[in-house]
Amino acid sequence: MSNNNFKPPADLPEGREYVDQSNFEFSEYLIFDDWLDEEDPTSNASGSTHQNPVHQANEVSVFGGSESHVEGSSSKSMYGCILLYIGEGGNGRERREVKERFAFKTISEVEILDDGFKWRKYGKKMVKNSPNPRNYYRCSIDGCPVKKRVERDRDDPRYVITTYEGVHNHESSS
DNA sequence: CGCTTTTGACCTGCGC
DNA sequence: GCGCAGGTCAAAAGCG
Repeated sequence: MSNNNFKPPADLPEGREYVDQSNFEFSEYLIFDDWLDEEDPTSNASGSTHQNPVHQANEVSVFGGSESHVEGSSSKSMYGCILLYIGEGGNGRERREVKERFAFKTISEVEILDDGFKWRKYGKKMVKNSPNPRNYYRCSIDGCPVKKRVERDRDDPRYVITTYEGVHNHESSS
């Protein structure tokens, strides 16, 4: 199923649109500080432990679109999707090899969003700050290093938080 | 029959 | 050094 509007995040940079980050609220849940290990946390006022992760991300993109993902007869609309894009260094200069990682929140009843790739689940874990489990998936294409993790938003279970890591080394196959 | 899911165990990094 | 939390492995079961 590849005739939907939603592309894998790796394809995103062209269509993305910069938005005023102050328009969004993120729960601390979305703070993936390990992504930004080269950002200097000491340059911030100390005590700002709840720093908005959007400020840490290089860019923020928003999808408006709908997604033609259909399960049975009911189509799940996909909108209000907020994407954090963490790619190369924030100075427009490559600092070092950084794995591409994306996280986005999606209003969805289902956690398995068809993004055109085939995924194999390899783990499930209860996480400390959430009543919801986190699921770990790996791209099932042999040799493809891409992983993703999926979990429900602690504060608003209507949202699904999906994190991609890595870049597919093959075409989307479905 | 081959591939995926499930699930507990294991490994590792980090904070105290 | 220890314990906790997150991430991964792998054997067994399930499914098409």
